[in-house]
Amino acid sequence: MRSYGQYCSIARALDVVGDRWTLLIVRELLLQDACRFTDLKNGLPGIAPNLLSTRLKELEAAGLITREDAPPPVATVLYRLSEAGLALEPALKALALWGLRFMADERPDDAFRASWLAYAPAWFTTDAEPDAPPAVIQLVASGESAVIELRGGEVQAHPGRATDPDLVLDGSPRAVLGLLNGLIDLETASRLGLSVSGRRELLSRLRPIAQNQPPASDA
Amino acid sequence: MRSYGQYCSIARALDVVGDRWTLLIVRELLLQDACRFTDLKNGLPGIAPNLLSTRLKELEAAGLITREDAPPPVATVLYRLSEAGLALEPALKALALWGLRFMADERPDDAFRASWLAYAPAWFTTDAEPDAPPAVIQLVASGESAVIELRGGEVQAHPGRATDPDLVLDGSPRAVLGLLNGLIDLETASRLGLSVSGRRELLSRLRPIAQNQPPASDA
DNA sequence: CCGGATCCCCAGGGATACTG
DNA sequence: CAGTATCCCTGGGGATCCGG
Repeated sequence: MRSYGQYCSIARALDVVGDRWTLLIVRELLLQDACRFTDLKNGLPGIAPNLLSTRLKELEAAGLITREDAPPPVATVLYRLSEAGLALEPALKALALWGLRFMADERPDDAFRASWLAYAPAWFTTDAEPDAPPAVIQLVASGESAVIELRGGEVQAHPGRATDPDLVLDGSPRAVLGLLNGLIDLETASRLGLSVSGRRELLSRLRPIAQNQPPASDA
Repeated sequence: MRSYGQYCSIARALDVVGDRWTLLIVRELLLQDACRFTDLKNGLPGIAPNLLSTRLKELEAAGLITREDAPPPVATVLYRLSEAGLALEPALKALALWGLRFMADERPDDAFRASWLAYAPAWFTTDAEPDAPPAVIQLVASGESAVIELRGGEVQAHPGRATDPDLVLDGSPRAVLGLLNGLIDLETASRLGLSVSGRRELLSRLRPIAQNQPPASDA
C-alpha cells in the first residue's frame, strides 16, 4: 500500500494493515491459529488467490506473520501470527464490537463460517452467573456449528459439535448472533425462525457486553 | 467500497470504514470535533479534495457523521461525528496503540500535526503520581506545539502553547513522541536532539502505558 | 477564499486460467 | 495443494477548474 506519509501511529498502522483484505487475513489467523494457504482461502470467501498470495508476502515482510514448513506427514507451509500480529487482537476486537451495529440487517448472499459464529459469544458475552455449574450450548446456523462452554465464569467457544449440549440454538446467522449479541430479543429471534431446544434458562446467563438494542423496551 | 460479503462484524465494519482515508478522517473529527472541509483537508496532508468529498458523503450516508450549517458569521458547513462515529474511538485507540511500534523509524518526509502530538500522551500515558500538584508540559516538534496538563491524576493534552509551562520538550517528532510513548529513553532522545528545559523530574511522572521498549534494560 | 466538481492517468484489486 | 500469470476494470492520486 502507498504510505499515508504521516507521522501518526494510526496512519502508520494503516500503512501496514490498511490494505483491502489484510485485517481479515489477520482475523482468520487469530481465530484459527496456524493455517495453510487453502485454509485461509476457505476462511476468506471472495478473495482472489493472487491477492492472498500478495498479502501474505506483505504481512511476512512487515513481521506480522511467519511461514513455517509443516511436519513431514503433510509437506506444506503453515502461516502463523507473530507476536506483533497477535498484538492486533485488541484492535480487531474493538472493531468487531463496533461492527456489531451493522449485523442487524439481512444480506442473504453473505458468506458465513463457523469460526465467526464462535468468536462473537467468546468475545462479546459474559457469564452472568459465574458460580453456576458448567454448561454447554450448541449453535447451528447456515450449516455451520459452534459450541459455547460456560465454565468458571469464562465463556469459551469454538467451531464444532457438542455430544450432549444443554441448549441448542438453530436458525439463521442473524437470528442466532443477533440474539447472542443483544441486537434482538428472544421474541424477535423466534419470529426470525430461531429454534431453541433444551434448557432455555441458560440464555439469561449469557449476557452481551454491548448495549446495542434498538430503542424499544428499556429496563 | 465493495462489500466483503461476509456475515462477520469485522468484515461489516470494514465495509464501512475500510476504505482508504476513511479512518483518518474519523481520526481528525475525533481529535478536532467539528471541522470545515478545509480543516479536514489540512489535517489530512496528502488527500485529494475529490476523495475527501466522496468520503464525507459516504460517511454521512453510513450515519457516522453529520453535516450542519455553521452559525451565520461564517456561512459554511461543519462536519461532526455522530454517536456511531464517536463509538469508533476505542477501535481507533487500539489501532493507534498497536501502531506505536512503527513510530520508531524515521521518515523525514512524513507530515506532522499538532493534534497528533497531543493525542499520543493523552491516550497512552498516565500520571504516575496522581496526588502530586498540577503541572503543565509544553511540547514542540517540527513547528507544531501542544500542551500536556497533569491534574487530579488525569493526563489531558491539546494543541497550542502554554503561558508558563513547568517543562518544555523540543525536538523532532520522533524524539518527543518516542520518549513520551516509551519507545526510546531520555538518553536516546537527547542524542536525537531533544531539548529538555525546566523541571525534568516531571518526566518520571508521565508513564507510558505501552511496554514497547526494545529489549535493553529490564527493571 | 471556501467547498467542492471535473479530468486524466496509473496502481491496486477482481476473476479466471494455468502450472510446479 | 499452493500458489503464479494474465487480463480487465475500478478506484485513488494529482492537478486544474468552477460556483458561491
